Amino acid sequence: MAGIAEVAARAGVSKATASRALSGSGYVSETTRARVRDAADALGYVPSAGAVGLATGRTQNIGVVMPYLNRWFFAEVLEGIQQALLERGLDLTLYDAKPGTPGRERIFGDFLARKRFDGLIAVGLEPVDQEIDQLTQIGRPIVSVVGTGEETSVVAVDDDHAARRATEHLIELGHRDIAFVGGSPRSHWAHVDQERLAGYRHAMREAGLSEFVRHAHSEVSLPGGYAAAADLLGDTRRRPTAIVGVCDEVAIGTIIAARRLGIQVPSSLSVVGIDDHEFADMFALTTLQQVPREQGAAAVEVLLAEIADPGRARTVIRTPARLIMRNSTAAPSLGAPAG
Amino acid sequence: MAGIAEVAARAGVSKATASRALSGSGYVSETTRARVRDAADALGYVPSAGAVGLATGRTQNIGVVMPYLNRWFFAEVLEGIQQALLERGLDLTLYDAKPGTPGRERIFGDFLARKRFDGLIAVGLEPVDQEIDQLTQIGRPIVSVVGTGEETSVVAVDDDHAARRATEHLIELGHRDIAFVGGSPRSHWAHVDQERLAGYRHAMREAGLSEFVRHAHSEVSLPGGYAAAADLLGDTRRRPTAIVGVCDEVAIGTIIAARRLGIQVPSSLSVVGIDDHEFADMFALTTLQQVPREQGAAAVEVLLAEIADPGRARTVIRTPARLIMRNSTAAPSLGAPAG
DNA sequence: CTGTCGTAGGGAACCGATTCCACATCACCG
DNA sequence: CGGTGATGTGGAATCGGTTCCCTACGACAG
Repeated sequence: MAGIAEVAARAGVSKATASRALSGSGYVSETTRARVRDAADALGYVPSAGAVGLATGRTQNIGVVMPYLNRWFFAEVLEGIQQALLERGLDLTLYDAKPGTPGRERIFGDFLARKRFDGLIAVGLEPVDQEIDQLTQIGRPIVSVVGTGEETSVVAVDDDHAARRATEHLIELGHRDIAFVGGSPRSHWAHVDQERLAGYRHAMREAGLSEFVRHAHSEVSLPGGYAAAADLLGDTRRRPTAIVGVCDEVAIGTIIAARRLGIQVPSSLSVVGIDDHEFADMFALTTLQQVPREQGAAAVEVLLAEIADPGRARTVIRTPARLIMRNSTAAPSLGAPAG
Repeated sequence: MAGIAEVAARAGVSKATASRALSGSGYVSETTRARVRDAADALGYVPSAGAVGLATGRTQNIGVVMPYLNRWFFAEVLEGIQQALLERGLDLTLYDAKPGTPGRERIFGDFLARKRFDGLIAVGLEPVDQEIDQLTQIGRPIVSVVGTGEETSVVAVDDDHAARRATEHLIELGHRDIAFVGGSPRSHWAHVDQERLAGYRHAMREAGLSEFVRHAHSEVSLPGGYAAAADLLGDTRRRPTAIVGVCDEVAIGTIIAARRLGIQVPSSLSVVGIDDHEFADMFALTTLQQVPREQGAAAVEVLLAEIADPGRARTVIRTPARLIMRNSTAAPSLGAPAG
């Protein structure tokens, strides 16, 4: 309830001085500053966010737009962002923009236009052209986590490299019959999927092996991966000895499907994923690790730098993934059927 | 960039009239209203959130505090909240208050005190006494999703009832040796766990059966449930014929552990959960369904009513869970070892 | 014909901060 | 000893809206 006027009165100074004393800017004597601080503490003074925003033009708030909240990757990134902002005293406003919903249109049309934030982090947003226009129209710095990032700064894992390393790992183990299970081509994740698929292809071509790609019919998720793998592995005549999952959820779905079909992992089938999902350890999944939490934190870092210096050139951070060896990959068994 | 002053000038009216015309309050002729609206559209006018907040005292923003983001239940509730707010044009500010972290202290001490919201939704927060004080000090309506709710309105599933029904379901199938796998007693989820445990006990006592409770050592999660179940099922001399998981994640962890140990589900072991988690279908898990998304939406409803009428009595919504039969429960096999 | 009420709209105060500018000291330097 | 610059403080404008209060006008009732 108490405003800065009350604080000023109690400390026996003007509003101007009280403001300076509390914000630490301008000339204020040490004794005055102490008096003001004491008065503020005594009154339990908390500045009105709205008033500060009006006067300074800074909202002390960061917007985060993402298409999903309930997927491991997104939730982790969000936590990373939240924590980084928390340390800096900044608020986080969340916009859940699911592709193809009227809600998404409203978010791009109305919500973001309100500019209730000093900057925006877009996580795996994959905006269409019109949406990109709307985003740039806001006139606030934007950082993408995952994404093509022709326009904005980007923080992401090096997808091509990760998939290539995953494939190479299998090749090194002696596999020659390696399938790639990706998402539906019409998936929202088109871009990431493409990159990782390209990495797989790179590695296969380099090793002189022929490609074997399978797309999930539904979304890229654990059940989706399960279904695609069940399908793939069900055909006993053309069963690969190893599978690269486009992400850990797909890879884990594959392992579950394999178990169901009585296929031993890793002795009869090797599976490698990309992510290091929270369940990866439980399924002993060998995977290429990315740390979305750190990507979120890095995005905050970059965004704040851009807010502080609007003229700043865009930053692109592409972290290489690290191979985590667990127990879902092994050399192919000799008796494996030829591809 | 354009403010209401520019809009007013373009429409040839005063700021006061422009404001009335756009907000729809007070007397404004239809023709004037149209002129103002046209001017606003032409200029792409968007009211400054900060200014509106200052003038009206309403932020058009709802705060959501939760201890986890990456758990199914929380993510679903959050999506439900988000969607309900979206429809009403309200923003959502997220506070991730993990128990026992310095961040949580800051959230309660600083962030919430800023009152950048008209009301607060606390999801599974389980605040300690001091935190409850801090929450009430804010002087804004609060709705809890999950929680004891002595003070605030509450939206939750009927935990006692759900666990009782789950247990009764197993009893009806003929099981007599039924274990309950719950969370660590020191878990953050203490309250929910207690309620569900009580429901299990109720049902067991009523049927004249002896209880068999096992707590996860770590957190209530899929890996946690896996570990606890692996432990429990590893002791072949005292192996139950059925297990009630405190939630689906634990139940699914149990199923995975059982498969690893070569125990057939449901022929040798029945497992029932509570939640209807997104993975429940994939594991054919019989469960008592709650719909967290709807709980989130209901919480918004209640909160907005309380914001509109601060004198309103608190609301308590406790939805009964619905039994979803899948394929993880069956009558006990005759040859099962006696408990 | 006058008083009242409903409608329409303008002027100015106000919400609660920040910040520009003016003013007053005081020290130090030439 | 007067000028200059660093320091400390207050008054008032400002951010961009909303809303109170006042005026004006036409219609209608008394």
